Amino acid sequence: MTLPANRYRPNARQRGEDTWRRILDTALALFAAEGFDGASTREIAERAGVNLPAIQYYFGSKEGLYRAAIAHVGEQVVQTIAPITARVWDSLGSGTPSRAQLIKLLCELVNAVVTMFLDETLPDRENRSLFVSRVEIEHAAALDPLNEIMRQHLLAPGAALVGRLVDRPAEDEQVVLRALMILGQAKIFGSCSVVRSLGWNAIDESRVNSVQSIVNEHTRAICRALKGPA
Amino acid sequence: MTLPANRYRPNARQRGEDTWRRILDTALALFAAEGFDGASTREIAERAGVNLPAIQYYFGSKEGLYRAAIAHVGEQVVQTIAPITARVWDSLGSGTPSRAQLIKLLCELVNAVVTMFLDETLPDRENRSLFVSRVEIEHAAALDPLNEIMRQHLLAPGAALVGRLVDRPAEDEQVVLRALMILGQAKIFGSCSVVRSLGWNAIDESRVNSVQSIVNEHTRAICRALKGPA
DNA sequence: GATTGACAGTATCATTCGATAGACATAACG
DNA sequence: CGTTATGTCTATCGAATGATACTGTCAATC
Repeated sequence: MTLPANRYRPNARQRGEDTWRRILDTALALFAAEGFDGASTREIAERAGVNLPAIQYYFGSKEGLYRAAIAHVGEQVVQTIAPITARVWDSLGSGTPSRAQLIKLLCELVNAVVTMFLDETLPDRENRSLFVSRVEIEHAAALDPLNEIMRQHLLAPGAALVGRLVDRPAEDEQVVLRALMILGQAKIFGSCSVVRSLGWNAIDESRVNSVQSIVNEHTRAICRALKGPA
Repeated sequence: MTLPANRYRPNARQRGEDTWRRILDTALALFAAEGFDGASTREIAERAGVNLPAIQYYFGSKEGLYRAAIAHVGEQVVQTIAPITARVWDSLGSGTPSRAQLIKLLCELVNAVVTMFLDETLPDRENRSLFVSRVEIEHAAALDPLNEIMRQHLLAPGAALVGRLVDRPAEDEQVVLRALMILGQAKIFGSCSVVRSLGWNAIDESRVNSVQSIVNEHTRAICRALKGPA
């Protein structure tokens, strides 16, 4: 086949890195806006200012490009949430954290979700929300990693915290359901239609803070009502 | 053009009603599973056991069929929620309901969302969840009615109830945000990936009741913490 | 300075899609 | 019976799409 050995980005430091990056950025926006089927390679190439076969050259196929875009979003999500997740596991692993600490960590977890969906100082905010929403309805295998990230970095630590609060295992169904609902309060802001219906064209810091303080209030209220095993 | 006057279902009692219905049912399932672009008219026709032009004959176009499917889902959603919504407006319009009544109505509203997404005794449960999820990411105009239904029958009465509880107008941003978050707890169960990750292949009545009792507990806890204007 | 490999560009292929043309069948109705 | 409206079928069109074959360009390397 005589394909160059470094196709599909094995070593990035080459002449074409600009092109590679431009394609990825454009694809990210277009896939987010139009979905996998909706975004045509021709439009991606045109907006990125490259020719059509460049996509196959750099990413192997349209699906390869999609995977790369998803991976990029996944990294951003991990960067936003991983620090809090790590602190949760630390607290739960070492010693016996107080109820106040558990609740505080849960609030931070919820805040991270809000930040991920609403904070426009982070890059690609809208694309991130859209991809995370797509996880739920597009069966595309390329979206699985993102789904797994959300499960491991949000639901799992959330359930672990709630489990401690009600003195039950984190795998207990009631515990998982409670964690899902608490996180659901924040996840609703991943919906573009919700953000749009709020009339929020720009999302400044005060709005993010406002959402976080309210969702923290709710989370604390829920946790306060959580006594030992029912 | 000599088109028959009763095209596109003006009067339904004709010979072709079976065909019409079979196309709509098949399309409902396929559009839900694959999206508008993903579901081809050829596959719809094949699975419905009709020929390809039958879709244009009965629904004018693929988009017409999509609209019909959305409208059908919309009616189901309205049927599930409208009774509770009506009771909310009744209570708020006549007299001054007690806090306990307001909270009870809010719980019923939230329960309706859970029912809508999880109750498998209602027809087309999964299709309904998928369409509602698609509302958030597909800009298709055909989905707007569904979006509007959710806003008028869930968010608006929810915000009205919360507004009374905190003694603020229903349009107040903080009030709307609180209502969104409370409903978000239930809305998370519209996510197929969530239901799947719970390992719930079948959703029996006990599971629905379990979810509802927990979400009611949370909602009451949140409302208890809601005192007059901050 | 010739060669080689990384990249860019043009032209084109094969497939799939929604839609339509137009023939055919059948039931309703005078 | 004959006409007309209603519904079904086969065949096909035109457009859009992902992918590829092939050529051209240019910098690095020996």
